[in-house]
Amino acid sequence: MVFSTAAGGGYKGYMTAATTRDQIAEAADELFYRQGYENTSFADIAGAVRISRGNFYYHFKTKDEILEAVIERRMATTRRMLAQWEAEGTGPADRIRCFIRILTANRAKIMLYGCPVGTLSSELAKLDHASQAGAARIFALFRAWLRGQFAQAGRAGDADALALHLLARSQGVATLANAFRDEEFIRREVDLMCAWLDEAVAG
Amino acid sequence: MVFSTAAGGGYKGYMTAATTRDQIAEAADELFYRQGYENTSFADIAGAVRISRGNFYYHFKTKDEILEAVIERRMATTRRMLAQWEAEGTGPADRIRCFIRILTANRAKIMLYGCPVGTLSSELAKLDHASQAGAARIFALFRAWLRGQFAQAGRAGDADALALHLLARSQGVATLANAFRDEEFIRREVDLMCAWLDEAVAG
DNA sequence: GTCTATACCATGATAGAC
DNA sequence: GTCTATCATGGTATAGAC
Repeated sequence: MVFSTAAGGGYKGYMTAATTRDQIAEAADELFYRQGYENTSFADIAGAVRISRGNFYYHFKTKDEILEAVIERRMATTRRMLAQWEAEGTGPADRIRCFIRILTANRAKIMLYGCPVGTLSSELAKLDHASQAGAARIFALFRAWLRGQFAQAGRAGDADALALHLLARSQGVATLANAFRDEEFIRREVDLMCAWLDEAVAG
Repeated sequence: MVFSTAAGGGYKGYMTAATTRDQIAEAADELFYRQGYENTSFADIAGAVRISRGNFYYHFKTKDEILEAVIERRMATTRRMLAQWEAEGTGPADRIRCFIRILTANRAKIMLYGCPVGTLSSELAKLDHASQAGAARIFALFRAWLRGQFAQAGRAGDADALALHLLARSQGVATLANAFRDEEFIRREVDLMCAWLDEAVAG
């Protein structure tokens, strides 16, 4: 299973998803982001991976299973991203700026679909879905990482509050940028957040 | 039509919704908030109003029509609320504080379902729904009102930017409070926003 | 204005052939 | 591992009786 590949050929070094299961999770990840969980059907995902709906059930028995796989996938992606920031930045403030700049880097998609973490969490909360806690765990990854950075920057006492504050700021920007499709607004708020950060970890 | 009432009796002074159509819009408003638009079925709404699904179609031909009615309803509710703040507050800063305090006043529902305006806007954006612009119009009501208050408070030059900033802050708080079910976090951020406001309109 | 009856179609999900 | 049926459910929509 691990070494098989739907595309065949054995040479899969350049592929982003080797197994069919991974391809499904990858397609579902993108579709859940663009269309929402409820609004994405098995047929949509199967169509994206170019397999039949029937075959689909060989890999995932229920829609909930796909959601769990997508959340796991997003957690893994997030961990990789945080690790990269950890390596890149020259200090905690510099690393936190990496977080703030996702808004700029992803502005096009954010204006179209909002923040992937925030919108999934909100949707699952309304569905009263068991996996809402899972979505919150992605937020928790960012929270814990930011907390660590603020602590390193000399704000150990209120590091968690600062982390939550910054998370909330970026969430709000994503929601409003999405509602008004306003790119200039994103730039302005990113600058404000960077200024706030300089104040917060001054010295 | 205007003077008729589904409940009959003529004495309807205390009723929140006189006509069946209004009752449907009211029930749909609440259900869309708690469950989301897509996840709310005709049967759900019909059940809440205690009419049959068939009868339902006499009042609204499509789900989109209900959505439009709900958005109109929310715009009207918002206008009333803004007018009340306008009358209550002793000055612009005081009136803006009324806005900030919705987070405190509605904290229980926010932790369960998020912000009604933000979550609807996000959902419609994902559905690529024509009414997404309608949802943004509710945001625009708050934006214009806040802009007016900041202008009165001597910040005419950047009143709109301040209005958007405050809207984004409150949206972010709603999203995170919903994800983590954290009431203390709401209180902390409300205090921060009030402090920020004092800075912004100082003097 | 309100109801019942009914039809349609997309969906999540299953069984079994290849 | 992949496919083609196939099923049951439920959301959507219409017609027509009262």
